[in-house]
Amino acid sequence: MQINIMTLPILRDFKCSHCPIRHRAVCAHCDTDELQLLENIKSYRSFSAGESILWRGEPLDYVASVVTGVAALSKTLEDGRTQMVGLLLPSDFMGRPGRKQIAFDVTATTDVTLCCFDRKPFEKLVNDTPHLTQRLMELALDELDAARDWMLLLGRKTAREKIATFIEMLARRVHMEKDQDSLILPLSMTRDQIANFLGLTLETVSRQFNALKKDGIIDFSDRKFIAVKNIEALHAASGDDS
Amino acid sequence: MQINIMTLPILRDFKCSHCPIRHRAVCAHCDTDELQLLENIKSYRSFSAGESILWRGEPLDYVASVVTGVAALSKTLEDGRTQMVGLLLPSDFMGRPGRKQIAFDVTATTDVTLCCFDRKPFEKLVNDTPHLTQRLMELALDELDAARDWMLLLGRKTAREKIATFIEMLARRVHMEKDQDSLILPLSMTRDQIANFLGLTLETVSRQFNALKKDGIIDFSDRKFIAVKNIEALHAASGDDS
DNA sequence: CGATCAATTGAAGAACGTCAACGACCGTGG
DNA sequence: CCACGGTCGTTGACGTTCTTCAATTGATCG
Repeated sequence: MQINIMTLPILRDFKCSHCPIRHRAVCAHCDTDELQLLENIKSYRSFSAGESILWRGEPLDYVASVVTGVAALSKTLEDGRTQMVGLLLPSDFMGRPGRKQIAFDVTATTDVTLCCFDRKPFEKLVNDTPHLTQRLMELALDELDAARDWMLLLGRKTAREKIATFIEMLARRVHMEKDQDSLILPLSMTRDQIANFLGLTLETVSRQFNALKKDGIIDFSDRKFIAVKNIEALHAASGDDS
Repeated sequence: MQINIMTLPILRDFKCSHCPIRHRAVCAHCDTDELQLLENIKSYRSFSAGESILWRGEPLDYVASVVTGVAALSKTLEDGRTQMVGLLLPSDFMGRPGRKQIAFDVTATTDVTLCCFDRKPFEKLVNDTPHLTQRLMELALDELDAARDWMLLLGRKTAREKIATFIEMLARRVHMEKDQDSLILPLSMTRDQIANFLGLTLETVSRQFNALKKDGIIDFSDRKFIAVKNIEALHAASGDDS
């Protein structure tokens, strides 16, 4: 039996100053001195796709920034119904100072690398560093905006609109290639994960994907990629204005 | 024609130190000196029930704390479907430093009194006052937690569970009287507002309210109050665990 | 090449929305 | 004081959307 090396804590030897999320993560506003203080207490951790990062209610020993990959936050009802309540992309922050546990599960959707800070020293640092507090607030407010858009989607959009909105969101924030007249998007989630994200069943997700395909708005054959053939029609199908 | 006096800006002459939300609002962590700085730039504004406080995209000249009453945040799709995305109760904060407009409408659900700060001086004060930034962050994170619970409700709960969850939430945080064996809750929202809050139609809200009444879990005759007869059964109907 | 998991497809049903009518309540003005 | 209009709530009949259940196909990986 082979141990998956990705699940083991890994200490990478790269400097904060060369970090890919240096200017967007919690450390964005920090100056060189402040960065050094963070550097002293950071460590890296990796998780492979599908692995659980943290269970609801589990003691939260560290807080972290996502460096690479995608993690999902989800909540579950007692009978097993599950709803994703957030996606953590690179530079997003996990955990909050002053709270010892979180109210949802965190799972690695793709392989994930986290930049971790032990909670206690981090909290102390936050109290002494307005730049950190300020950035944490900005990140929380951005997440709040995203959460509110998602509430509109969950409460009022049709299945077709949900799927169109989802694909449009991918098109906006996932790095994408342009192939002739269509945008190629990597799709790291299964139908089941997408369903949990959109408040649907996996069958409905599959049907709506294929409906958009039949309408010539998107195309796919591979499981890992989808092509957006008509971005205007996609937007029109999302139900959003402008 | 009579001008509604509640719609006019009113300057109340009470000190921050005697404010009913002194220990929960954005100023919670402020010391006496910091409080004085806030006092210098604050002013009160009142809105009567149903009145719009701020439209989406409108320039945001001030930020504010809710002192009394309830305000609702809502988003609307182009064809008119609307979804409430938050409720502002006393001590909740409206607006965010660094952003000149907001992405949703704010409406007074009941008569509302706001403690307003002009945006520019407030932002300056925030930059110089870690206590304020810290509290703003806490408030944002609390709202984020609430938003995530709401996403689970909107995405995965049945109509009956939504109504039960809603009533249970009222029971927890609205000041309530105990009348014999039942809790009396003031109900300030119409069926339509509740529907927009829960992602339902007003007819479904009405039907589920009456279903819970027929089951002996709640009771009502007056439009303004409901009585919870069986709090355990109500909780069981909410779908939440524990 | 089987074994497994993801995705698709169909058929049937449940839950909720839509449309419409009606009734209760409330403030207003005659 | 009563008549009136408007808003809000209730109720019924019906339709649509999405879920549920089940079977099948397709893809991937030892």
